[in-house]
Amino acid sequence: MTQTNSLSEAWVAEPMGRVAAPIREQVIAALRQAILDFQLKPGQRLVERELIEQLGVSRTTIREALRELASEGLVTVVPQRGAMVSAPSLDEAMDLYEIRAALESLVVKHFVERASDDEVRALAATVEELAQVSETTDDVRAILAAKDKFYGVLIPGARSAALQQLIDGIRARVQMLRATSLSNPGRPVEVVAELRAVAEAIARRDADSASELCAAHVRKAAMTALHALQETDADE
Amino acid sequence: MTQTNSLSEAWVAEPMGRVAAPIREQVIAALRQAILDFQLKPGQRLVERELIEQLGVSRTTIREALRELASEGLVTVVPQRGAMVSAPSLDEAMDLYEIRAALESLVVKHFVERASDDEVRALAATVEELAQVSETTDDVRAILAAKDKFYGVLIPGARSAALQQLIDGIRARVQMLRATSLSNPGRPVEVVAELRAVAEAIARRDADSASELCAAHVRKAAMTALHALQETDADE
DNA sequence: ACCGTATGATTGTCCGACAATCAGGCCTAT
DNA sequence: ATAGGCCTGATTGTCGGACAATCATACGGT
Repeated sequence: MTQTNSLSEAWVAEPMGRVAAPIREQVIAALRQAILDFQLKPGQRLVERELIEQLGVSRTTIREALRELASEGLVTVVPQRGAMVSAPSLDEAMDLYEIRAALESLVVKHFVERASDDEVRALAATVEELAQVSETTDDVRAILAAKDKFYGVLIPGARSAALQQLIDGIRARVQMLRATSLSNPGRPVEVVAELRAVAEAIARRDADSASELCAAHVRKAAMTALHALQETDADE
Repeated sequence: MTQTNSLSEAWVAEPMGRVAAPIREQVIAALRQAILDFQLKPGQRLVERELIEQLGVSRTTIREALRELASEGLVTVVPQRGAMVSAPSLDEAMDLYEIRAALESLVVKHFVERASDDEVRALAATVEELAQVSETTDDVRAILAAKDKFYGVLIPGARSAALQQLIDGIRARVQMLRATSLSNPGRPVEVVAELRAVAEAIARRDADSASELCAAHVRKAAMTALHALQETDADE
């Protein structure tokens, strides 16, 4: 299997073979994953020639991939100096969380208005699945994956491509902070309760309550994450 | 820049004073302008080789520029088929307007919290300037320019780079609809009244009222634009 | 008239080249 | 010794050409 995607393995020294999907997409996916997994650390420079050697693709492809990631906000390019992994400041992180709250409120409102009963049930199911996971493990990664399933039902159910695109971008940019937030003991339990409340409001087709509960959830996650970050900064 | 390319005759004549933005940026700006001015019409295919000839730059540059514009939503690329000028459907346009309402609400809230008194006064001044313009001319282009000045004060005053980036993207994507909306007789007068109300609420530092008024303004603009568009579709 | 194929157009990707720019060390003059 | 300027290496920005893969369409045989 020459073209196993480097997702689960170390991202280094894994030349990618030619599979059906455009190579550029694979490069983008690999770099995105590496950034979100902290294999590429915030602030680290991304030198084109190094990426060429490690990924085994041409400079053209690398450059297009880097620009794509830049438009997603995951990397920052400074003219004449190249790209580096974005390192959002506290202020920027807070901004991102507020934007996320506003957009996810809108998503929830649209979900209430547009989603089928099946989708509503599926959403409730993901919450219960999340509850199961958060009771049986402390693995932040597993909990994050379960939460992503929730959003995997919620966001498409809102039937808005633009909204989906924007939220995906924002969520990627705060991914690191999400992990920090959920590492806080007791936080997963609260998360389950908050999401359950959102799902119930949705089941009642109560758009206003649901979107407000969702916004409150995001804001609370923000507080937790930022608080933890400030302590980290103070320690080091 | 090493060779004689002719993005515009003007800057070729410039001896050497300007350090010059990267050519890619000039290409992006030129294409963006052409799209927003309808020189490139929605749905029109953007063939790389034609752009090369018309702009006098290499394919590398063109491709990077197209991907940038794609990430802004102004062009749509379908794999193996190339890029075309985006042509948002009615549903998509409505989505964009709702997102814009949510984000601009947030901008106004932040403006109230963060902008200086000088900025508040400058904002009010742009509204009065807009009132002047809309009374003395029917030129939609001039009115749009005046409105852009309003946003030119409002958005930076919110002190959020992420928010600014997102709103710029959304606003570009509905630019065509904005023109349609303002062409509606009587609409400019209403716009002035609505923005005046927003500015006054901001002057009172009443964040909740201001953001709600702003959202209402965007929603009303959406109604006007979409209504006009539906008629257009019905006529033709 | 139907269907498969030849053909052309266009994109995706690679390669190599060179100027422009930036960072840092080195050298000189005061 | 220090300030300032120069040289050099590393890296990006842009160019041109090349080729396979893929899509669109016209063509030809049946």
